[in-house]
Amino acid sequence: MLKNAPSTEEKIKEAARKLFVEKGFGNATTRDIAECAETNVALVNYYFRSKENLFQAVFQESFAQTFLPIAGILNDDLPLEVKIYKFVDHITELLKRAPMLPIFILSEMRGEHAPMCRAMQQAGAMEPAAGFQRQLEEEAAKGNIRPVDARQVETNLMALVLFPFLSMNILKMKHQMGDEAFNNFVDERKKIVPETILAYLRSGLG
Amino acid sequence: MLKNAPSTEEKIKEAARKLFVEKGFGNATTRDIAECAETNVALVNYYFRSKENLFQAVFQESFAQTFLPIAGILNDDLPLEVKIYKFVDHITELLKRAPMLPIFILSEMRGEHAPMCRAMQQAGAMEPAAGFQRQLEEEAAKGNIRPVDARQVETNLMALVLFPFLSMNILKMKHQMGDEAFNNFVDERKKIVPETILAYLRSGLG
DNA sequence: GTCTATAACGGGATAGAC
DNA sequence: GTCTATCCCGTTATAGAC
Repeated sequence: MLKNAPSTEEKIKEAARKLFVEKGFGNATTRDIAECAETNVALVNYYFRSKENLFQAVFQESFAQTFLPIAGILNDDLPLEVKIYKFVDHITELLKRAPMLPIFILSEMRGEHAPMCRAMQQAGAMEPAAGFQRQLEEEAAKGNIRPVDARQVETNLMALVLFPFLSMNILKMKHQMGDEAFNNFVDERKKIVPETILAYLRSGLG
Repeated sequence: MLKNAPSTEEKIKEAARKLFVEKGFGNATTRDIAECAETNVALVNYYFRSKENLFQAVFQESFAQTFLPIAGILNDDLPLEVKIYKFVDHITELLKRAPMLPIFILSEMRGEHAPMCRAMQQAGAMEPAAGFQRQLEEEAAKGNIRPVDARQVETNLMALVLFPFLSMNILKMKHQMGDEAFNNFVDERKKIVPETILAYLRSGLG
């Protein structure tokens, strides 16, 4: 039986994922979630003790799903240029499948939600990318790139890859794009973003 | 009387601005807002007919406050390099004073909220920056920069400037920054971001 | 484990006195 | 314009039968 029918608990979590990510904690109701999972509110509270609890579970998974790959690739043992292309390509593909994850995570982290902080630290994605920083220092020492602040470069990479998804609705309206046009738009960025990052790193080098 | 005491209506709007921006529509209550404005719920509904209505007013102002300057500067009549530096500097300073505006706007635009769309179009900030596009085409024709898609360049500029504010809480945690350190971090970007954009535009030019 | 029914509460909105 | 009191609904959560 490779394709088990999902358990009730899993159906609830699945529905919660969908609705929390789509509408946020405050705008999604347990009734919505129960209905979407084709059960009732009582079962939601049977499996997860409260709405808050269910939300934590969903948020933590979403956070890990998004930020572990980011930290992972940055600390990979790959040549700088290869790594940057791989980063942009992989994260873009990940987000094409789950385009609302970034806005979900960032919007739920407004105001210092203490519970969120715990979720993040345990995910281990909160350390600055030490491997990436070392790599940038070594390349600068070899004269291959200019000396840079790794935090800023990391921020630039994340910004260029995540922002189109964060602002997806505005982008679609502004440029009259549908889903397909939007996907093409971010696919083009698989070339543009690495070129941008690398052009900066290599600029002003004799 | 240069410094009038704010009217009740203005105090309510002010409180709504603070709480909606901080917590979002679904997590802010009319009672919160009334208390924060030092009045009562009845007056909130007296001046604005409903919570939804009050929210629209706040959102529309916030949207204009953020996106009109962006469109404005991009279509300014300035040399390309000067314009880019001005853009980054001005938007950064604007956001240092209201750092949560971007995440507020983008998070409230998840799911195609019809009312939001109207708010945006009337703000006139939804046209692609035609002046900027023409300028990039002219510069490319002159051989000063490579030929580019203006939408992509505009996206890159916005991404690099807005993203640090969108991810402010994560950045602060990840790099142990307080308010002052964060401000220094974004100030450094006033140099880094234009250099990044310009390095890309000028790369691969014989 | 699953359901129906209901308790307990909070939120948006209004009536009506001042 | 401002306030108190209240209505009414939606929401979370639980009790209890099956």
